[in-house]
Amino acid sequence: MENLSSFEKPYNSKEIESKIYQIWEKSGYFNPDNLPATKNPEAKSFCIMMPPPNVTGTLHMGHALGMTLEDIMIRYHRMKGDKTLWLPGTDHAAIATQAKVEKEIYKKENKTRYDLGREEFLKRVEEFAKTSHDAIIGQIKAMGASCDFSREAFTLDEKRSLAVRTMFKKMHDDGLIYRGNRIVNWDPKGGTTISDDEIVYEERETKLYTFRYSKDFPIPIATTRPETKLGDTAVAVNPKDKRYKNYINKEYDADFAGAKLHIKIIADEAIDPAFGTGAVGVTPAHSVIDSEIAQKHGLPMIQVIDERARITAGKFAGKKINEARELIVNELKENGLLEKEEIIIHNIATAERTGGVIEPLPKLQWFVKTAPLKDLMRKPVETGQIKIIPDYFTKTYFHWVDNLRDWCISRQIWYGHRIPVWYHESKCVPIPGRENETSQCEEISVGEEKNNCGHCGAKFIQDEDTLDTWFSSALWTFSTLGWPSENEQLKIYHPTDVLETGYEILFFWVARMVMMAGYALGQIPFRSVYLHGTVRDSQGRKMSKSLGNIIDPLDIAGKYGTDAMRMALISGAGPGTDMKISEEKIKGYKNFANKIWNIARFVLENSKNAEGDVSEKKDKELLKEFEELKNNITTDIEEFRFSQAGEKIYHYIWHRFADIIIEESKPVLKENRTAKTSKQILLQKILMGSIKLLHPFMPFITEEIYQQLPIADKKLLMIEKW
RNA sequence: GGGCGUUUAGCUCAGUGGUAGAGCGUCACAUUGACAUUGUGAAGGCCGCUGGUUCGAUCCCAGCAACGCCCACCA
Repeated sequence: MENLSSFEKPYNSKEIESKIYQIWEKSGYFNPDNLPATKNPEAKSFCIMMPPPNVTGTLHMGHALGMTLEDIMIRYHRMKGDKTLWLPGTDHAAIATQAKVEKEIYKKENKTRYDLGREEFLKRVEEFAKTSHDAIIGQIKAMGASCDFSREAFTLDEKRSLAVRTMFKKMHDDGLIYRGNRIVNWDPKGGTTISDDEIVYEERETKLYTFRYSKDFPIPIATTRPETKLGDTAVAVNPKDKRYKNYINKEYDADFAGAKLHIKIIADEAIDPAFGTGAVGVTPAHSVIDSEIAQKHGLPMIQVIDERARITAGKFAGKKINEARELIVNELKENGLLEKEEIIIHNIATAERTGGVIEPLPKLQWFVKTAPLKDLMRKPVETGQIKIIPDYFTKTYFHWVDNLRDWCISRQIWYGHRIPVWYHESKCVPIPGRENETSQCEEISVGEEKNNCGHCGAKFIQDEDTLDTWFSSALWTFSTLGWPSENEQLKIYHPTDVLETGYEILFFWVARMVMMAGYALGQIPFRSVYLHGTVRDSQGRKMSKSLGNIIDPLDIAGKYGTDAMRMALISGAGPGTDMKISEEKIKGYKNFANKIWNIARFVLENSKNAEGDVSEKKDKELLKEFEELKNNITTDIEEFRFSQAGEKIYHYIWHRFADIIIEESKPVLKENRTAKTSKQILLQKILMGSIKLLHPFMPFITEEIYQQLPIADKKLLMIEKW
């Protein structure tokens, strides 16, 4: 009460927010070990692992939305008296971070990573990652996130590296990780392989050429990529196709653009007789499907394109593929071999991070064998052990699991977890890039650093490649809790309770966490998956640099207050649904913050010294009504209806409490009877109750009001009983 | 090509088998107030279209359309 003077008007979010956050941090209550409620051995645990933001820059509105939703759940459970842990962290995001730094260095110094060398380049990336990390942590705090920084993790720190190495070895020992020479997605721009999920398809107009390899070749074929035809070893037709029946199993030699081709005509059910000429030139080295056909029919594989996307065979060897394509087409025209040229709309595969056009190439890489792990991913979702919200995403999830191929996990980039495998330096077993050199001893060391081969004594060197960043992210729910050490933390908090993330990484991340936790711990990683949508601008467009419509969460929070931003983000959008955000909307919630502020001032001023209980019947009814609201909101939060919960408390405070209850109390407060006291107590109670209900949504202003109230035995609103 | 989602007031979105809801915006009036950011009230809807189930459908079912998203190796 004596603090009344500091109840300034209007509400000043900026000053109060940084002050309040410091108080919270100092209290130590972000750490569940310090929570008074959790001293109770009966206390339940509640745990969320923060999806680690990439250290590629700063946080955007999507992060702000996620943080807000997570903080709502965390604050609610903390107030409820659960042993509540929200563990924060960041992701090294291997390829994304490396690509970003490479780009910057090239722009500033006109140098590539190869110019700098591995060591120096990594130093630069780490510097960048550190700066980025620090900025991100600052942002997380500014958003009011009540996470436990004493447990902060990084996907590339020492503990997580141990988890990665351990998992790699375990899976290798179980035959779930293998090295194989297979067609992989090669990104010539990034100079690395990528997984199927990192491919983005782009619709483009492409020319479809119909031609013959040579004059005396009996069957014309169609292709969009004549330059790959230098590596053809067969032509496949449908066995039922009458046109080609007589040719099946015959073999032909052809001179095609300076390459001597030996083509076998084969029959395969997969060929669609209606497309093109109904005959497909099979290029085993440069197409996944062709390599499968080749395997089935025992055809040889001839690589004709290298890692720099240059042709390596025929008379155009050394030319870039686009150039070679033109030259080959010209030659076909000159020789009268080109029968048709038409424009079709075609999906071309590009790399998500670099935009490079994917070149399928045969390469020796590390893979996770997914077939034996599919059940681990499918079952818990099928049985409802893991609940995906909204539930229609389960269908998408199953579809992905069912169609999953082996996961290529090795990358030819430098930033990331180095593959924990050591080979003989003296070329005993195939070494990447030196596949042709072998010797007697085939010892390798997996998961364990060794200087020398225990078998033949030869010197060992480590694999040059690094792991797909999603391999380390997949361990996140338990690597953060100290796995592989079997400790108390892991027992208390795993499985975690909720995974809150954007729907766009359902496959990249969510499914793989289910796989890894199931495999390593025999547990589900989380009980519920809450998927939020994309935050778009007021016109519904995605926010992007090129459109210039990016709203920076820090700017907004500074301008309107973090509380207002949080409310605006979670209102009006359910799970899985994209939402539009505009400054207008945020401004509306800033007004709301001011409204509450003034409600608190009014109540404080008008209920000084009032003690006792509500005595009037009408007031008791109003309290009962409030109880009902509280129950409704509690259910909404428990059932992940955050938007509705937020709107209910908003509506109650403004249009019920302020507009009606307070307005109607004004004449009563002028009287001097028990009715007045009853009303005063009522106002106090509803105010206190309201700021509690609102706290998870708007933590700063509610905490500040709480601190201003004359309460006996005052602590922090953050840990007040829900 | 396969799958998923959305369609309700000018805008953003809730919602229920029984005559349609909120916020913002608009309009009118009031207001120096706990409130620079206030209040009261009003206008505004074939609840995408066509059928079916039902006493009754915005809701359930079928089909269609538009928009959006995801997946896929048609060469």
